[in-house]
Amino acid sequence: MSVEPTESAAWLSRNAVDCLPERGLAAKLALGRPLRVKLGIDPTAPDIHLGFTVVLQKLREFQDAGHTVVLIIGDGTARVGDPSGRSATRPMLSEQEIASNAATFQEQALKVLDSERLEVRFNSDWLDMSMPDLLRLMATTTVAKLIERDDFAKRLAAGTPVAMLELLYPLLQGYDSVAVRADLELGGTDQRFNLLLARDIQRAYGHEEQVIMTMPLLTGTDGVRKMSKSLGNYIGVSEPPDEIYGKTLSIPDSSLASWFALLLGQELPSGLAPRDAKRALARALVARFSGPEQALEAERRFDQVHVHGGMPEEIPELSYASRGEVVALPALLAEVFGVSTSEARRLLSQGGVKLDGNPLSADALELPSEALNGHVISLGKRRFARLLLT
RNA sequence: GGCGGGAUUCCCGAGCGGUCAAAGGGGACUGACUGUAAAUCAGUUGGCACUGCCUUCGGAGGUUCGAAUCCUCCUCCCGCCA
Repeated sequence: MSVEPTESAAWLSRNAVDCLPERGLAAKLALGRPLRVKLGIDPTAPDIHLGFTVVLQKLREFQDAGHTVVLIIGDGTARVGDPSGRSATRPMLSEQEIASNAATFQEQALKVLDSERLEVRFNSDWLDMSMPDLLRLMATTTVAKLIERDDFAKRLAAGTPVAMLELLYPLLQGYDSVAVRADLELGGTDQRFNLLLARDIQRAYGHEEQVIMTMPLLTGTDGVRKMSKSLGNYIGVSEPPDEIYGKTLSIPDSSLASWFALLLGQELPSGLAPRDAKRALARALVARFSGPEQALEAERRFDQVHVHGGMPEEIPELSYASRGEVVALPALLAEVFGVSTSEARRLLSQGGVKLDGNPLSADALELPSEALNGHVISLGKRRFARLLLT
């Protein structure tokens, strides 16, 4: 493993949007010791999605190169709320919630990270600081510096509120770097400001500054906005294989190249039809999170339902208490699929409801119970249930 | 502290006394087409015992035959001045 630092730095920083300062990474690598690579996470989000794995992936590469990943659970900063998003106030979390979120997070992160070279810290350990300590921290920067930041600048210009606490957030995050003696910090491009500010803070505390690396934000399944849970365009790493497979196939072709690069670290194979490239991508993702045999299974099941128009193999059985010989369909659909009866009526009138694969006629509002019991009813393309009338 | 502006259904955003469950757009959903892609077309998008009824327009009261629309108070937000 006698790779030149510059060479290795080029490899480690591929796909990154920023790797600052220039040649900083090579200099760190030249120290010849394992680097401390920091990543801070918000304990409000226990459900890791693919977008986040882009960063985890990169951390894993550092681990594989012999460096240590320091994962910081932001239980202290969670009390403030990262402004890198909306202005909506975040709910306060109890200690138990934070602990369980952190545990879930770790469990999921280990699908990508190596547990060997991993250090997990909670930033409440050092953020419960005294007023003099806080003042010292606040003295490290200026308001002018803080409002340089894009989000703030825009919001100030647009006249939307910027909370005092939000201004504090980057300082606290930066202090984490001081506390764990970070050599390098990773984040999404939206974290650029925070990561850079941490350098100033480290310097103010007499520490060597960290190198910062930002990774592109993965677009969501809609192909337009960044992947995020609140936008509902995400794929969670703990989702069942069929979901991961299906959702991956639903991304627009225009996202293929970036997904290949960011998730697989590969070029989009040229000469491959988009459909086949997407299938390969979907298999690779399922394989990563659930194993290779699951990937093939998921593909087979997918084809059966969507390519050959068949029924899924496993259909949840749902019981419904019928009151008599004749069953009112809107009420049944409402209960079985958790929609409102009005919505059920609408779907029915639009031909979106099928019984054993055959569309029900638009004005069939009720059916005899024997026609339903044990049969498969479906709503749209994806929701199926085998009925058990009781 | 003073003055002015604003809060509408998932989001943006019209509406300014009845014809408003509330225009338009976005999103979402269903159907056609298809590769669970894109584009396109058609439809739907508060709830229910559904040719009708009920609950929505920041909150509480009030005026009126009738209010999202007018008045009062309250809460929150924004701007300007100090």
